[in-house]
Amino acid sequence: MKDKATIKKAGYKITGPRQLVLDFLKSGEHYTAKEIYEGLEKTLGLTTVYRTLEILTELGIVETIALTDGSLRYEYVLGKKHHHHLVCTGCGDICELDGCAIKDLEEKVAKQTAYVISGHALELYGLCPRCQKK
Amino acid sequence: MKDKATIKKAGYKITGPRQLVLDFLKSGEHYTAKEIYEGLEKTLGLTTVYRTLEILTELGIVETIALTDGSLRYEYVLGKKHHHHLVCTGCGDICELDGCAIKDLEEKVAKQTAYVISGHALELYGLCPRCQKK
DNA sequence: ACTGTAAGTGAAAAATATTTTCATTTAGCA
DNA sequence: TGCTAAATGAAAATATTTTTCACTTACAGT
Repeated sequence: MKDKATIKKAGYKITGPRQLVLDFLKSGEHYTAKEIYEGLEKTLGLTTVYRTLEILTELGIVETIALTDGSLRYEYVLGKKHHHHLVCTGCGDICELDGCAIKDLEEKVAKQTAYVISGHALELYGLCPRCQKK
Repeated sequence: MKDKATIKKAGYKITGPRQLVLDFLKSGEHYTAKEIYEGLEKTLGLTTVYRTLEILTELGIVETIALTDGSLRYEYVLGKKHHHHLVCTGCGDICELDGCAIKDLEEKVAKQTAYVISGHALELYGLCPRCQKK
């Protein structure tokens, strides 16, 4: 329930559509905006899906996964440990990889470049066992 | 010149538009399809830019960088060492980071998941020194 | 509980991005 | 030099995301 408290604290209202999107993302995996819209059977507008995802991302409740095919997917991350993704280039399946090997790198890069690092995205691409057979 | 040999060997023709796109990418950094189209002052069709990028990516001459704002950028990589990117969330500036800390991770994940890993994408996000002041 | 109001919503339109279609042009081999 | 399959570009189609605006709703203050 920490998600709703976060939304309120930021001055946003808890509305029906927002709860729908939250619940949908919470129960699932890594969805595109359209998948969320269709998964909810158009009980809300696609516009609202986009707007809600924008807010949830801004608040850190949801994270964006940008794939090299140009698609964007959204994942509910509250209560999850930071992790990375393994994407099958055959079927599109996405696995979560526990742990993160990048923290040290972030610090090193921060020192070298004088950037203030706010985060990172790491995706591995490959073929899942099933797609290897095809 | 290895790029043209690669294109030929794959059965594609060396055309004017393809050379324009290659030269544009080779002399520069990380461009979107539209930036390439406009950088070349519309001496070729945008359609052709997309088609050319698709081929160049397929042949490994160019790589795609997917950013979390949903944009795709293309980078000429022949002769470059594999590297990662540091993206300023303020001004969009992209630095290249030498070296790669992910090779070990790839092997570990391959063993754990039975995927055949084909590659990965790692982008760090942060604020560049100039944007920190704003 | 009731009400006022700023925030949120959805439909439609607009803007943006990418792909497909198809008639014409061209690279490069015979 | 001519032939032909591949490539091109303009336009249309499709897909994705954002903006606009009139209507609705959450919720703070009574």
